[in-house]
Amino acid sequence: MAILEAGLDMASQLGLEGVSIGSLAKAMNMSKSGLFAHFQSKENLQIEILEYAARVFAKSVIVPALDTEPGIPRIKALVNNWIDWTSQLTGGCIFVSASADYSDRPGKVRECLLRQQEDWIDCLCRIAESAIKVGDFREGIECEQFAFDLYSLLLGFHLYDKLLDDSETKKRQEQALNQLVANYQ
Amino acid sequence: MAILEAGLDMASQLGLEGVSIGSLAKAMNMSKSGLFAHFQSKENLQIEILEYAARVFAKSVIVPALDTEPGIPRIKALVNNWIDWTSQLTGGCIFVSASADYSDRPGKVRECLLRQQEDWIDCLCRIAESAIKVGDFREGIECEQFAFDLYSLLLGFHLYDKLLDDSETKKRQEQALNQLVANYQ
DNA sequence: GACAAAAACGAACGTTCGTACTATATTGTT
DNA sequence: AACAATATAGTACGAACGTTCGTTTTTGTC
Repeated sequence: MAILEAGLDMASQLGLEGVSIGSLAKAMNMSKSGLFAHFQSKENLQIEILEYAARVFAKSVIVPALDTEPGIPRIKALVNNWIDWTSQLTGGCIFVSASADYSDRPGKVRECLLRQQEDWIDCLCRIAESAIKVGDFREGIECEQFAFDLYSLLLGFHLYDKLLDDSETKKRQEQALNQLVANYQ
Repeated sequence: MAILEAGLDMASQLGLEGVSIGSLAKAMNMSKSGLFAHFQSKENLQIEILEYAARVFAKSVIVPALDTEPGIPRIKALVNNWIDWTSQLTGGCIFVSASADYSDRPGKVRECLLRQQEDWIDCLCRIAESAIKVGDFREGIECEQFAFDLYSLLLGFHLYDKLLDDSETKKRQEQALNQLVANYQ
């Protein structure tokens, strides 16, 4: 849906809470009430934006990574896809900003986000498992730990890339990824 | 100032943008206009909250770490102080959430935050340098890379700790820190 | 072409937002 | 005690907020 696409873009710049029904309606050349009718509350709108974002994320980040041969190539593909994903969004990854915003804001939006992040971490774990299977990672490693390490790396990259104006950020990320992979080989 | 203390607490829960003058005044048992007179705009209020947060951060995270013997003990002290800092704040580290919120929101608030984050990363670099000096880290390492790696770790911990309900988060962080330190020894 | 369903509309609701005034307390200095 | 400086309060403002309502337009089906 076009509304959700615009909503996602707006949310990436201003945060999920910053997407107002009025401003989103104006961006869509619609009336406030006309847009509101699609969702029945702001909370629903936020959740639908999150779920739309998850669909885009799956299609552009996860699926192409799973099409890549398992092991280290798949991991590097996933990281590159993730970085592409964050640079497509004007203001950065919506899941990163929402995770910070909703860390202490109970409600359905937080619950939805929580489920999504658990799925994402699960995905990272399975990618580590497949790397073990093909022999790129040694047996006995903790996949959950790998997921933590890799996600941390991405979060660090995200902050450096979006806030700081550090020309060496890409190099930092690549070096960290190489070291991370080496630690699990 | 008591207003800034309450403002910091509110900002940690709702984000800097979520601190409204009305709600903060109510929390302080003051009139909106009485509180507003202290700052002359919302932007000033946000900046003063950020600067107040930086003072608290320096006093409770950085200074005690610099009082610890340089090298790995200082690094571990810094990490533990940082974690304590994030658990003091109800909703998490204000710098983390603000970094996500203001990644694409130009203005004085962003500039202030940017300066603070550069200072913080500088601080991490100097701690790496002192670790080289005392022989805990080998010569020739890139301190900037260490800063990236360590800050990433903290960001990962923060997301896991605040959003997910993962009982093994502390373990994950410790293991990642040990690996990180080992990589630079 | 008739008619029901769905979508979009404009207007208004009460509330909160940031900000601008003026006026009243409170405080500190002489 | 007088006075200036500061702090707080009160009131009002236009705008935006999420939401509700009744009405109109568009769409699809028979």
